[in-house]
Amino acid sequence: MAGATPVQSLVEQVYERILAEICEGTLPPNTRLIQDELAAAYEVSRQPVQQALMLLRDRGFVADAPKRGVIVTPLDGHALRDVYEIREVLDGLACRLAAERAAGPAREAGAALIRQGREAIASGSYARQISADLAFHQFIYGLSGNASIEEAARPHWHYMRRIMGAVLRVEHHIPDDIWDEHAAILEAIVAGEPVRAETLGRAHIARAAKTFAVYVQALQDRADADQRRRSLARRAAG
Amino acid sequence: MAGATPVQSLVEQVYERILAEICEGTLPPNTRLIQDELAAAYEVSRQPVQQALMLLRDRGFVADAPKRGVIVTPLDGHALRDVYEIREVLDGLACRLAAERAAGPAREAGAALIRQGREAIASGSYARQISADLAFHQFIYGLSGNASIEEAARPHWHYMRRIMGAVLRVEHHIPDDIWDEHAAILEAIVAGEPVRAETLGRAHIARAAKTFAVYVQALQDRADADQRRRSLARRAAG
DNA sequence: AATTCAAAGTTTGCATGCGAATTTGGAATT
DNA sequence: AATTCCAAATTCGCATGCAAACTTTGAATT
Repeated sequence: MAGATPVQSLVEQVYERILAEICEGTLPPNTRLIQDELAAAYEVSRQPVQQALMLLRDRGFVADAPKRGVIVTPLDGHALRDVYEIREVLDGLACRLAAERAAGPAREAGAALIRQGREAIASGSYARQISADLAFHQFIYGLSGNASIEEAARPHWHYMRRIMGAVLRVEHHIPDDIWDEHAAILEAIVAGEPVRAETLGRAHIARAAKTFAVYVQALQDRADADQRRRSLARRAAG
Repeated sequence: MAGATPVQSLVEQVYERILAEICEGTLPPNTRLIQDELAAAYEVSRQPVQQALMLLRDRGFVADAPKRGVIVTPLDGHALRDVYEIREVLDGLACRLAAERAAGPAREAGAALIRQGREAIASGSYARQISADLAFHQFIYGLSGNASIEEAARPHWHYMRRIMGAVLRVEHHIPDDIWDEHAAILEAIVAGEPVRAETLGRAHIARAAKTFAVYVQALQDRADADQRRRSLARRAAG
C-alpha cells in the first residue's frame, strides 16, 4: 500500500513547484493554469497535477475561473487587510502562550534566529530575507505549544511570501527595523511576560500591515493601469 | 472543459459524505479508511475517493497510518485546547469587527438566529443544536467583513462538529445558557460597542472550552479503557 | 456587413489499468 | 511449540483513456 514514493508523493512535489512559481512571480496573477501544460512541464501525468491544483484551490492560491479551469489568484489589498487582521490576533496569541509556556527554550534558539535575520538583510537575498522572517515567526508558533496556530497561519504565510516577493522585486529591501522589533518580542518572551509579549507581537504585525498596504496599493494601481492599457490595445487591434 | 458536474464535483460529494460520517461518529476514530471500500460504498471510482481523502488529510480529519493508508484522526483533549485557544481570539476578532462595521445588518438578521437556536434546543435534535450554534457564529464571521476569518475557523468548526456530536451522544443536550450568551454578544454588536463585543465573544468561547474539556476528558478516559480492554482481549485470544 | 449556427478543438472530471510495496497466512525448519 | 521465510493478497500511487461541456472558428444566410 502507500505506493511508497521515495520521500514525497508526486502530488506534493508538483504542489510545491507550482506554489513556488506562484510565490516567486513566475506565474503571475490571473495566469491560467492548464493541467496538460503543467504535466508536460513537470514530466508527470495529469493526475498528480490535478490533485495538486485541488489543494492549491483549497488554500486559495488558485481559483476557479468561471468555466475554464483555474487561474492564479490575484493579490488584492482587501485580502491583505483580512490576512493581517487575523495574523495580528494569531501572532499575538502565539507570543503570549510562548511567554507563558516556553520562556526557557526561547532563550536558547532565539538569538541565533535574530542574527540570521540581520545577516539575511545584509546579504541582500530576497529569498533569505523572506525565509528568515518566516523562520522567526514559526519559531514562536512552535514555542506556543499550540500546534494549531502554525496550521491556521500557514495559508497566510504563503500569501505573504507572494506579497513580500512582489514588493521586494520593486523595493529591493525589507525595512530593517523589523529585526529590532523581533528582538524586543523575543526578549519579552524570554522574560516570561505574556502581556508585554502579546502587545509587542500585535504591534509588530499591525505595523507590518501598514507598511505592506502601501506597497500593495502601488502594485495594484500599476496592475490596473496595465489592465487598462491592454484592453485599449485590444480594442485598437480588434 | 470543467467536466461540468451538475452542481458539485464527485470529489466534493465524497468529501462531504466521509466528513459527515466522521462527525456523526459512524466512522469512529482510528477507523481505517480503504479507498476501494469507500468507492464501492458511494458507487464511484477510486479517483474521487483518493482526492477526497487527500483533502481530509490536509485538514486533519484523517491521518496517514504509518504505511497502511489513512485512519480517522482521534479526538484528544490536547487538540481541543489548541482549537479553543485559537477560536477565542478568532471569534473575539470577529465580534469586534462586526461591532465596528456591521452593527446595522446585525440587528436585522440576528434575532431570528437566536430564536432558531432556542427552538433547536427545545426540539431536542442534536443536528439542529449543532447547526444552530454554527449558524450563529458564522453569521458573525460574515458581519466582520473579513472573509479570511470564516476560512481560518472552518477546520475548527468541523473539529467541533465531531466533538459536539460525541458529547451529545452521551449528554443528550447542550447547556442552554449559551443562547443567553449569544444574545448578549449580539446586543453588543448591534449597539456598536467593539470592546464589549470582543470581551463577551472571548468569554463565551473560553466558557465553552471549559465545559467541553470536561466531557472530552471523560470520553477520552472511556476510549482509553476500551483500548486497554481490547488489547487485553487480544492478548488472551492470541 | 452583420448575425446565426454548426463542426472542430480544448480542456476538464472521472473510470480503469498497472506496477510496486507492504502485510498476511501458512508451510517448512529448528 | 516457537520461529523463519516465502508466496498470495491487499492496497496504494500514478498513467492512460474516454465522454462531456465549453470555446472558437468559419461558413452560410439575411
